[in-house]
Amino acid sequence: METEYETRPREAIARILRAEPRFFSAAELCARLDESGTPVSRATVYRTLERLAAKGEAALRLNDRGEATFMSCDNGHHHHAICRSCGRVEDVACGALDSFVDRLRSLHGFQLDEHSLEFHGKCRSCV
Amino acid sequence: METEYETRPREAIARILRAEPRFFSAAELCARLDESGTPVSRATVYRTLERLAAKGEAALRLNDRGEATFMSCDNGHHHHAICRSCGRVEDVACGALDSFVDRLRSLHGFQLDEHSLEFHGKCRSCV
DNA sequence: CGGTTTTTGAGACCGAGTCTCAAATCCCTC
DNA sequence: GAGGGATTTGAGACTCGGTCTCAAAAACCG
Repeated sequence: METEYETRPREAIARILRAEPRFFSAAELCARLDESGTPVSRATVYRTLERLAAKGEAALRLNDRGEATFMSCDNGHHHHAICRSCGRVEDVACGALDSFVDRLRSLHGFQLDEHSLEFHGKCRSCV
Repeated sequence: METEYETRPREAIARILRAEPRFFSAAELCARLDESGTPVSRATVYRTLERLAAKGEAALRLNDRGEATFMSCDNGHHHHAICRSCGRVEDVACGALDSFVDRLRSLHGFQLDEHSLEFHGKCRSCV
């Protein structure tokens, strides 16, 4: 019981996510899937994304309109630097944060929970 | 033309916001307003919050369910350290970030847009 | 192929947020 | 404090992202 099947919808979604290092909304994925000739229902898109996120194979983030977006993501713990211009996401190692975390604690008595940091700006190619 | 009136709904909302340094959702404000005997319609709550945000007198943020939340905010540019436990918000001066911003640029070629940073963790009294 | 389990899709449903427009409020003047 | 023009409000319809349901379809296994 509780076995997992490999299905066409799941593979089609994974393929799209793996192709680009950026966040996709469910609506965006549905549109892409329609175009690519393998339409998938909204319900299934949401279910699949939720499943990937639970397994740690996708990162979830809410965009500035409050919509859930997802990105393929297989490494360990890290943060995201998101380009405002092209949407490209670059991973930021935790080490880069250490001195800042120290200051936050000594200046503000604030103990940072490192699992929720996200940075916005311009990437190499968009500066 | 285009004058601004001071009305009871607006004053009631401002009063609630000013009383605590944390973010309130529109639903939360509606409930508080009902309790306090000056009920205000959802439409008006949203309009008032939008107006405050536009004038820079309130900060907008989306919570983890994608709902818009608002907090009274009258200082200049700064970031927020938000306590996961009590919701209390502490302002973080930009200076604390300088060395981190440098590293982000040299290591990742990423130019941080400093206007969108937000930190989560535990505040002094909740650690 | 046949049977069992998992997955899918269509569409109903939910809830946050927006929009509309007539009625109420504000404020200025007399 | 009454009159009147400009602004604001409230009730409720509406939109849209996301969830839920359940019968039908697909995946797997012998």
